[in-house]
Amino acid sequence: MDLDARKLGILKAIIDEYILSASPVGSRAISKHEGFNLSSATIRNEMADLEELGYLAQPHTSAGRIPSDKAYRLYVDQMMQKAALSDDEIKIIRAHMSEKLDEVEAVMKHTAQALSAVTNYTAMVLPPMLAANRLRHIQLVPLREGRALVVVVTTAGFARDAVIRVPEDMSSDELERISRILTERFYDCRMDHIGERVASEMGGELYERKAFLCSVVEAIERKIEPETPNVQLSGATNMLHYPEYSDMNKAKTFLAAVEGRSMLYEMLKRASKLEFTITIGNENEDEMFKDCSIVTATYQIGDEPLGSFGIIGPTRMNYGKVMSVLEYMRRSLSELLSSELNDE
Amino acid sequence: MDLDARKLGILKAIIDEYILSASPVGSRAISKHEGFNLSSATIRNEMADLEELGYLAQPHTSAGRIPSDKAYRLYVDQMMQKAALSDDEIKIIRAHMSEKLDEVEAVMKHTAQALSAVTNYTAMVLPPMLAANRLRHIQLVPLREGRALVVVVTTAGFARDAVIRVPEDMSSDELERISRILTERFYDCRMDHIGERVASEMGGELYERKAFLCSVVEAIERKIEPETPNVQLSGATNMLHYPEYSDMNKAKTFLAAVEGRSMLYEMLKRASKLEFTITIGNENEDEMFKDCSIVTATYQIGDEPLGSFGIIGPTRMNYGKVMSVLEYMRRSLSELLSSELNDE
DNA sequence: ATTAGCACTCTGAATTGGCGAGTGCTAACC
DNA sequence: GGTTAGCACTCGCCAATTCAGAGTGCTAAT
Repeated sequence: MDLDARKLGILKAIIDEYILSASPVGSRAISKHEGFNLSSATIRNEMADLEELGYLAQPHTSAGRIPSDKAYRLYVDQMMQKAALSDDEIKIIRAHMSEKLDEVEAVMKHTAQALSAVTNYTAMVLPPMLAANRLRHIQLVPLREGRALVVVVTTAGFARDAVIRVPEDMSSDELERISRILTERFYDCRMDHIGERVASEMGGELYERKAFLCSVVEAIERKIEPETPNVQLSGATNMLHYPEYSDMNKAKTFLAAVEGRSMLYEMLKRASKLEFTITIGNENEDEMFKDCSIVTATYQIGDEPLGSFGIIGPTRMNYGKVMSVLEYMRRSLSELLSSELNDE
Repeated sequence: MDLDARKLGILKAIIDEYILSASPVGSRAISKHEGFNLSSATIRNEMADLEELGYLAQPHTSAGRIPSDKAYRLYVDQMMQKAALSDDEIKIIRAHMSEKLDEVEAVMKHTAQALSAVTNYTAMVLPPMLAANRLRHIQLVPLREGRALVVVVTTAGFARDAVIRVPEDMSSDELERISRILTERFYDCRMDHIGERVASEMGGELYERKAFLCSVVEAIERKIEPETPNVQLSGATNMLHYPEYSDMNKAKTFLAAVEGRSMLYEMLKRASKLEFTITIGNENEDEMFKDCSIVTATYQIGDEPLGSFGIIGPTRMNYGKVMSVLEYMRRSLSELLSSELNDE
């Protein structure tokens, strides 16, 4: 059931054309395509075959053919050529990323913006998951009556904070003391191991403050994997430019789904196990995205994957371009995060 | 040029009706309205007068009338009655706000969600501006070669961080020492005064580190008023439900404008000088929002205004409801922030 | 001052009739 | 046998047309 060279060529031509035009492509268009010297009738025969094999579909008799998800899968796996980024595109990315970025949140936001600006699709970025980071500092800062702010800082320069309760009898000196002890004791400990370590090392001078320490640790653990999905989103409205979403209801459901973030969060989390993923149309589990394709990549510090980001577009997206952009971004984001944040 | 009681009554009836139906209201509908015992012909005469006075407009001959911005202004100033919140609505708000909120960002996000969920319009929230907060703690945490993270914590429990450069010859002990000195020296100093204070008190033991301290202060100052507008947005897609935005292009421009955040940021900043603002249609400076109304309120800790939030909807919005919601939210948000963050 | 009546206007929805793009099939061609 | 020209047919799309309904303004009567 695999295709001969000619069928492949025709299929590729159809897909390329459809990606550009978004409207069913007919036999005539392909027969005029450079390279083939075949009449439209011949192409028609081939197209009928391709349709039988499930690679093409017809919206209705007497329309051209459009590629099926199966066709896109084949295209992505075997015939797509990555499109190198143009100078202009690189300039766009640079413009977004070269601003003064002294905070991780800002980096994430600008990454999303750069991605959506350069691809014209919808971009999403999952901020770093701190699990694999190592602790650098813990600070307890007393606030008003019975409250304090826990601040944790990790090796890579990420800070998280949370308000916690403090026993009434605890002085601010003692909070300072505890901060110092915790920092010392757990310096360079993986963030996701702090919980167990604290549990096992609760003895000694810390024992009497057990309950309090537990609440501190719990607060920290909540921050490792943000429960409030903090996914950065950009260019959701780009989708409205594409004829696929000229139907108001489709547009509405798409935007609503995306605004909720939580689906994106799940997808990105799942995807952060693999360097790249491409999910086409029906391969998506969410009903919502059955006619979208989603391409993701991970970024990392050293070898440790930190988080991921991706592009959502119509199945008819420009896969070649998108892949190149993600590759480029993966590299620059990883560099940016491991070597330095732009403080100048 | 002021209106007699009957004209006022008719105008109010028209506005109330139009707010519900979004379609031009005709004389017949009003004449049937309870309270008036007038025939449609009489109403027509009055409507013609109201039109001449600029309170009504006709989309075209032989359509009903729709209220002008001027009419809404009158409505809001003189005839609107605030609609008390229903139990259901209060429940919705509670549901959003009662989650575990141990971080200011999360509070802001949930506030926006609650607002948009309960009003069905678009909600925006400007996170606290730290200018009026007082410093509680400064911590410099060494990261890799030549970098450190500055963390500042304010009285109200807000934390901000930024990556900065550190002179190569500075030890981590010295960073710790400087943290302690800075915290001590500027404890309880208004955030927006730190700059000048540092400039004037640079003498003594800190003098030799002048350049470094300047960069620390600069980083802190950048965080007081976030340049990356960090406005929380929720329910942008709610607008698509309203017939005003059934036109794709209108919807597109609205969503794009709103996604950019920066306009919202400006508006909210401007609005944060007043407890409440209502801006109707053409009163908006931005071309983009000429057929929206925007209602805002501020929240505060004690008497100090911290930030603001608001609702964007069609000019035909339910002003009474929106005002009540904002009042309610203003109170609960101010309480939440001044007394405690929900850590349980 | 109010109202009934009427002619007039305008929109929006439904219907219709080409036009054009594209197909599938058949018969001829190399 | 693979390829192609030719042709009848299908179907969506667009523009033009029609028609009902809602609403108006005006006038004359109450």
